[in-house]
Amino acid sequence: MVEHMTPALDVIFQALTDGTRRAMLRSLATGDRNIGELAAPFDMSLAAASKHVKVLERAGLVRRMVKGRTHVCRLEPAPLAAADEWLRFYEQFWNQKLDALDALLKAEDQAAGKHQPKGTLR
Amino acid sequence: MVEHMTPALDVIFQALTDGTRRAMLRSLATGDRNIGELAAPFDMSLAAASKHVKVLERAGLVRRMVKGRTHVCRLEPAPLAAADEWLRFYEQFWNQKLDALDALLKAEDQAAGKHQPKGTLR
DNA sequence: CATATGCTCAACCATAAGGTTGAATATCTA
DNA sequence: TAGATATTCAACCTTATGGTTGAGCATATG
Repeated sequence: MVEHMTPALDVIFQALTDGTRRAMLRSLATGDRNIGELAAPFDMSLAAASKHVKVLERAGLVRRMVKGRTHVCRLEPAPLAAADEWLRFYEQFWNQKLDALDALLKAEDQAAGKHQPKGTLR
Repeated sequence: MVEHMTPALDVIFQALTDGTRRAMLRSLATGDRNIGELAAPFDMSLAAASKHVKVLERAGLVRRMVKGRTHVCRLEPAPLAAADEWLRFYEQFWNQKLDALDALLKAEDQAAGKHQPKGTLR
């Protein structure tokens, strides 16, 4: 149901690997931006920024509207939900870890350094 | 607080771009696996699988324990929490979108297919 | 109209990614 | 000890990524 025309997880995660692109998404979170505005904070050519935007588009994370000579970009957050959904599966594991750590710290408090607990890893 | 873990996020997301590696993580979610076991489901050399595991290790997602001649791999979920935290920021946006969609569908129900709504983007 | 502006495109370059193969290493087992 | 097993390493190949530059194309603006 979620995986209709949602771009593959591959391209979504791939789009997120680059700090420049993540920063662009942050910028878009506060409003629409054209290519020049997205490129401005970075020391790179407009062509390079244009490529980054194209990667974001391929992942479905950005929609472009050509308006005269400027290309207005808008954040399209839906694919991020797909990535989040994938991650959500592992939530149990890191929660478990944190719970274990929590228990560990409590036990340490009580034992006052007497026994050293075994931990989760053999 | 926002992007202070940037170098880490790069390698974490990068590790997740590959479907093979995501499948390996799934496998590890059900228990420890050695390299051969991780490689088994895939039509690729052991050397290739070994490289994938190394990528997962670099991202901190897997810990390796050499046990005799086998290398036992264990899921290390903590870095996924960092990725999740990054994504969480955008949760508001896709929730917002879903709310809009919800409202749209309700309106459609009432209008009984009279107008076809154009969506939120002009 | 002339020219500045916003952006893409194409060509190119260096490096990274993902795969292969063959050889090397270390460890179990008969 | 000999051989099978588990895995890495090194070299190599192909394609992808991220960047550059220079040219080209619409579209605003004086």
